[in-house]
Amino acid sequence: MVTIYDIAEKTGFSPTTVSKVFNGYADVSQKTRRKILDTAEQLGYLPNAHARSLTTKRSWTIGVLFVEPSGAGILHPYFAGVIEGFKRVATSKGYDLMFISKDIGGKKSGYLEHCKIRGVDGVVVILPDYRDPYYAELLESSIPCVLLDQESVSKSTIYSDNVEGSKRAVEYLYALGHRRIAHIGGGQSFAGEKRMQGYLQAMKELGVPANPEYIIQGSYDYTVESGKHAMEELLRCKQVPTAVFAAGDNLAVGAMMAIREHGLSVPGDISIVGFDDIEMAKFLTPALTTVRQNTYLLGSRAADMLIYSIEEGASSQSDMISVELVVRDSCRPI
Amino acid sequence: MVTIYDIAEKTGFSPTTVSKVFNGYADVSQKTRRKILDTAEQLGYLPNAHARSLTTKRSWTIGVLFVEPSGAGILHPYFAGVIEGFKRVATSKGYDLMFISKDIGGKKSGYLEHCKIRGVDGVVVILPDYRDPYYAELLESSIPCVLLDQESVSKSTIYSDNVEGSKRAVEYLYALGHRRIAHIGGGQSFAGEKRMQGYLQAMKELGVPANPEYIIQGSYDYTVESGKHAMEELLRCKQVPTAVFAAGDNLAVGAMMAIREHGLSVPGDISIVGFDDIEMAKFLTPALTTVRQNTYLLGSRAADMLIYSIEEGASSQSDMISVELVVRDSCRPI
DNA sequence: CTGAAAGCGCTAACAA
DNA sequence: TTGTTAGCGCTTTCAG
Repeated sequence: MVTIYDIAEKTGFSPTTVSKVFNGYADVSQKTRRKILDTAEQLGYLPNAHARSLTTKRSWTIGVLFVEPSGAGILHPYFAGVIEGFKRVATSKGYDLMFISKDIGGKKSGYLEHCKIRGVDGVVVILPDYRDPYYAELLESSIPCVLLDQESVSKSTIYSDNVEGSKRAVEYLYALGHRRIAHIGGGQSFAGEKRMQGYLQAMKELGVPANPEYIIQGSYDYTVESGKHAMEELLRCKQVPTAVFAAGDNLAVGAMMAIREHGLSVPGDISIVGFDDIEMAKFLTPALTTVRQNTYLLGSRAADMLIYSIEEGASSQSDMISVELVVRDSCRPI
Repeated sequence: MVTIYDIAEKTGFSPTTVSKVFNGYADVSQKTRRKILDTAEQLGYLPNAHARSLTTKRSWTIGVLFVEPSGAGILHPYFAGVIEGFKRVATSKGYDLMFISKDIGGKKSGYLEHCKIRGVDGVVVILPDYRDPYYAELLESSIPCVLLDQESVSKSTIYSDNVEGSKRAVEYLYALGHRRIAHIGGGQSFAGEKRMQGYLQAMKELGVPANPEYIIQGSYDYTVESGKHAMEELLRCKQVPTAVFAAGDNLAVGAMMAIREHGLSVPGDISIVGFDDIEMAKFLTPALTTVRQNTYLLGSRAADMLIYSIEEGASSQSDMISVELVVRDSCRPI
């Protein structure tokens, strides 16, 4: 391995000067700079990130904290979209991403511990279960964080405009003539609660009395299975709803399955609106009408916010990304 | 930050002894060990990974090299599945994962450079485009690597039994009575070529003359669009095939779209078999018959192999994972 | 504009 | 069983 000492020796300058060159200090003459850069190139010099981090207390690493209850892990399309957006901007600003788990060194520990040991500069957290004690520990720490789909006073947060999205969905259904509009909820997650709130609010504003029978909680892991079960329950109502707004596309897919198995059709008998606009949505039959979350933007904004607070030591901010109703074929006027 | 010096001072032992305790050395008395461990706990001591890596030349970090031509990035279901499997075993063995890009410090460089600067212990590479010059550089290096869907003499490799998978698909179609079996290929990727080979081989073994008109190359990024275009071309044949085997589920989805837009039905007029078994496959209408790749297993085996070669300095190995035909509703007997 | 000296937190011989 | 010494590769005062 070639170090700055090798370069120093070869050029006749001191390690200090060599270091300065690589750190862009102005107080090095052009000639010196050139000579050092040239020999560095020639020797194949590459800096050692660990050594650098040790002295500077800066790792240029961002931890990615992601725990997903259903075990789908990184497969979840929401997560994947967010991370992709995050990664692009983080990379362009010089940061690398590292996965943070509860384990480190093969042993149980906790997120905060893991972050500290690895010396990450900040953390992006996507974690639906806000009751995780290890998560609380992280929130109380002084490590810069940005939280997705979460509320917090101490840390930066970012999320989609879930309330507005739900309202759009319900209003759309209403405009189509639907009145018996059911909701399959996203459970006790932040997003699930907001979407529920939007549904309730829209119903109220439209003057449609909310029928408690029409509100079924799906599980907070937004699985297809859970959507199916919820729909089966809805199908048992004496007056079956004519439309259902599901808090997630997976829930909607499950609902569609249940409806079909029940011998009914979408949108013939029941109209469906989902939430997310996962890739699959447009390939379903019928193509799913849904509220699109801009996961890529969510991710890139999250990166901007986190890096800002890392570099400027800025206090927490919070941002909301607007959503969009994507009309396809799963609803019909009645 | 509390260091081993703080613990040494407080307990009256030397930093060396403290270090030994944390590294599980046997030559420390039980009493000493206890005392050190207790004060460590009490002081809230956490090791510093950078300092440790600096001396040991071991980072317990594995680089994840993933470049995806279509720009879907981490969203690609194949990638996500593999990484998920990889991550589980790597984490359990004490390694953390870090994304490796061509850039580092916000500047262009190359994978090898990036890996060296970060001091990763090994790299898992998922990279369809094997002509990337930076990739070649990495292959020639001495960094332990495991390559997915790639062939190599110098590095470990792992892939699905693509040839066998294709054969199963074609044989299935043949058994259903199909003779005009077309293939939408996966382009110039390793997997694409193997799947093509399996198709050709099966046709030959079954005594069905391969019709060159029935072989269309999709693009190597396996996009839905590309599948659609390929199918449109197939639809222009004077004798339209009765079945098509697509080298990827996305290609199959595109093919189904084209068929439908053409006023034909799947499987009524044309039967379709895909490859991958992405999550969406079972929710399509008709549910897609496809060759399932065990991405999770692919990932976990890859991790095993890589870690083995990191820790034992073992030379490269290579493994193949078997695939399975999942019969659903997109084919019919004729 | 350049360099000497000290130190980041940890581990690895080697002695004791 | 424990401790001394040196050093991993880099940056940072501070002095020249």
